[in-house]
Amino acid sequence: MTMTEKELASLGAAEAEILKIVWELKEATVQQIWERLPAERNIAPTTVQTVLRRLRQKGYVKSSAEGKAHTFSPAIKPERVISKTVGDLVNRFFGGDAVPLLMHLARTRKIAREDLKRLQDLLKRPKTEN
Amino acid sequence: MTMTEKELASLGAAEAEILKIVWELKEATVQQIWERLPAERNIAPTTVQTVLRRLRQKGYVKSSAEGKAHTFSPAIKPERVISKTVGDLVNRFFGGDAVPLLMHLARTRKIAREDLKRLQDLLKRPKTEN
DNA sequence: TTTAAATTTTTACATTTGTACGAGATTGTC
DNA sequence: GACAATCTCGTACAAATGTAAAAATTTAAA
Repeated sequence: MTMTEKELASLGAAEAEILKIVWELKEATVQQIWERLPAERNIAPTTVQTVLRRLRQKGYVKSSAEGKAHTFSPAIKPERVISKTVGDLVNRFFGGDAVPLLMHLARTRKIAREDLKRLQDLLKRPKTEN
Repeated sequence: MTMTEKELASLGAAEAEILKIVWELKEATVQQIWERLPAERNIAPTTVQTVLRRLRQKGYVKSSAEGKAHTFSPAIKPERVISKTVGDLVNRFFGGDAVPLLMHLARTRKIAREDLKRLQDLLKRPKTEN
């Protein structure tokens, strides 16, 4: 097996939450990331630090020590992480076929008719590097 | 909040794997479920039993003791579980909007043009109870 | 009905994940 | 250069999950 995907350690809820913020900020310190968390999310900054450390160990983010505080930034393209995550989901519940997921989204009205136009355009266009 | 969804305990990978088999078999004993696992999946029957017990505690399956071996069957409509799971995913990575997920599926060619026809039909049809 | 086989329950233990304190390192400041 | 503020790291610990052996129970058979 060529293992194109895979070998990505799985992410817990908190890890995903913080990783997403890193993606949004492109580059940020623990503090900055911590500040982006919703107010209800009562969590200590050190916790964010710990999670970031684990994300680094797992290879999802990298950090550079320039100023006093390290800066964290994505080490993997979100696309790849999402592919893996969605893939896992599809395997877990839909036997590897994404279509039922699609049908589910349609049936539960998570997507609307208008969205299909853009979707069709995408499918019409030649495959881009991804 | 009316909490239509939620309050579903989250599922681990193994739990989801086994729950899916229960869905497929509609009703089955530990043995039968165990046999359905892929050969590579080297796992003890007692492990399946344990996972099933947890799924029962979490309310995902129910069991009835008729013959010697209990039979397990779904206690929640798959639709609901999937909604929650997909919802979680969409929240985690796509900020609650399902469309980007859709775009992702399209871009990575997880879904094809043909699938859109059925999709459009679905969206055209009035909402069914779900 | 005594036993052996099959099943469920109980109990256990390793790993992963969420959360955070305390210790040590770094840095800006007097 | 000493001090206080700020950070990172190592360490901890609880809860959840994956995995399974040991114990108790039920059932089928002898």
